[in-house]
Amino acid sequence: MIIIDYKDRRPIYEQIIERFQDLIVKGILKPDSQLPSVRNLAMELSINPNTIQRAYAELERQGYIYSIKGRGSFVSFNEELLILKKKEVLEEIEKAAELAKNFQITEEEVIGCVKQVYGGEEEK
Amino acid sequence: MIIIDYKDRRPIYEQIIERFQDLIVKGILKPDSQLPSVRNLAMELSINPNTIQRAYAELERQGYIYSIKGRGSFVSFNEELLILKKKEVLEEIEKAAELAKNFQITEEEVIGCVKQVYGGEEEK
Amino acid sequence: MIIIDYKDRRPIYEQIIERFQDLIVKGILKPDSQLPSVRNLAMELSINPNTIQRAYAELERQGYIYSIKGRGSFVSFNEELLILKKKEVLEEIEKAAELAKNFQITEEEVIGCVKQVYGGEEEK
Amino acid sequence: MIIIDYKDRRPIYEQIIERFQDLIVKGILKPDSQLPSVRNLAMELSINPNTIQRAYAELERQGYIYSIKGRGSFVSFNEELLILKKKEVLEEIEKAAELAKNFQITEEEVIGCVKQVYGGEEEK
DNA sequence: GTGGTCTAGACCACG
DNA sequence: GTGGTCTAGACCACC
Repeated sequence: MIIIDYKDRRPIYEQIIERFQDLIVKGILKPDSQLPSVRNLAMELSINPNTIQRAYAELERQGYIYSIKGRGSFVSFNEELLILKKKEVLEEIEKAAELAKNFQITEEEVIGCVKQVYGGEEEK
Repeated sequence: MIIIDYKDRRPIYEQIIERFQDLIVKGILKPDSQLPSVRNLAMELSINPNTIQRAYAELERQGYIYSIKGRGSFVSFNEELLILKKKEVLEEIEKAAELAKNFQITEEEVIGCVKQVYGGEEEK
Repeated sequence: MIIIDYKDRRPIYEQIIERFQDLIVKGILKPDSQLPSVRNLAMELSINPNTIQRAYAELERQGYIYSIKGRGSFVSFNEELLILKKKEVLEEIEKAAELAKNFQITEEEVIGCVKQVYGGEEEK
Repeated sequence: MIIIDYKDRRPIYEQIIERFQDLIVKGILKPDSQLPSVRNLAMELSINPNTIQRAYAELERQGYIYSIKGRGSFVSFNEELLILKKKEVLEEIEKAAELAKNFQITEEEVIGCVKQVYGGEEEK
């Protein structure tokens, strides 16, 4: 379920966070379903439990999951998060578009590029 | 001319690189004009000369400037580089658009976002 | 494994880069195997860690290795890179040959020189 | 007669040395003919006379020219220098060939490359 | 422990 | 004066 790319420059805990955000936002992990325990996931990925702990803590802080002492961690997804996540993604688009504008790339070129992504191929 | 944002989590040398890229791409710094000397700029920004040195070295590697021992550093921007950089930026747009598609953001929303960047406001 | 020649006029970090390139290209350092840590190698060679750091950073930029904070640096060589490097080397040959031609050195002399390198002796 | 390329990374004095070596070895500057004075050449190229002085000193040390106080500098070319220069160039070929060998480029590829340089086009 | 950034200060080659 | 290399030592983020 979780894949770590050791060649990815980003820290491992960040990769884990993003992966869970993805699974939750897309509804693959249903609300109130249980996440793997810190210890189990750490063993499965053969990484340090501290790293998983850190990822879970951050996910809880962001509202994606909630933890109950002695029971485990659970998905706590709601509509608000989806909107938040969407906003984040749109900000990324905005940032890229501003960069393009700086490089004197025309609006048409940028939109053409976007259309190509949407129109072109089916989701892998 | 150069501003360092200490709240920015990115390294200082990266901020300097980006700032100069901007100035050069936009033509504010003309080709073959001289950049401030490593030491001067370091003093002006009250940071270590090594940090400036590093930024200049990277700018040279990327083809934005050329440096000559005992003479100084100079702008070296040409059309070829612009085309190369344009391609890089468009790839970034593509990546962001794919992300948006994954999160079920509609094509219209993305394009709307791009249009807002272009149409909305004058460059700050 | 790494030897520094202080009589060599080239900077230390460049010597280190070249040495590792050699070890990696020849397959003495296998893909995904770990390099000595920045600090260890610095101590072993009794030079400053910054100098090693610089060498590693450049090797990473060139695609020979990849580094991950908190984990270490690892060999990342692939066929694609080999082809790229080959092309670079052949361009160097070409440049040297053109120089020879300018100095009225005959084709035979140049080819003789090449054959001597290949045929003559086993790799030291 | 002498051209300085400010974008060339090599120091100016080195460019001047190489240029004169070329002119002398190829016989464009005849033995015992006079070189431009340090002062004149410096003015012509609008660079520091010290730089010319340094180039001339090095050329004298290498035996390409001789200077007479109060009279000027003169070409002192002889067969030995030609042989020396040739040897230098062949060493460069050798170095490049060894590099190629390291990168597992076959002898045939290298020789093919050399032949292309010789056979291909007329001297520019 | 690991890699990465930064500072302070030195020395070199070049003009 | 200029850029470039190196050392010594510090701090950070990550594991």
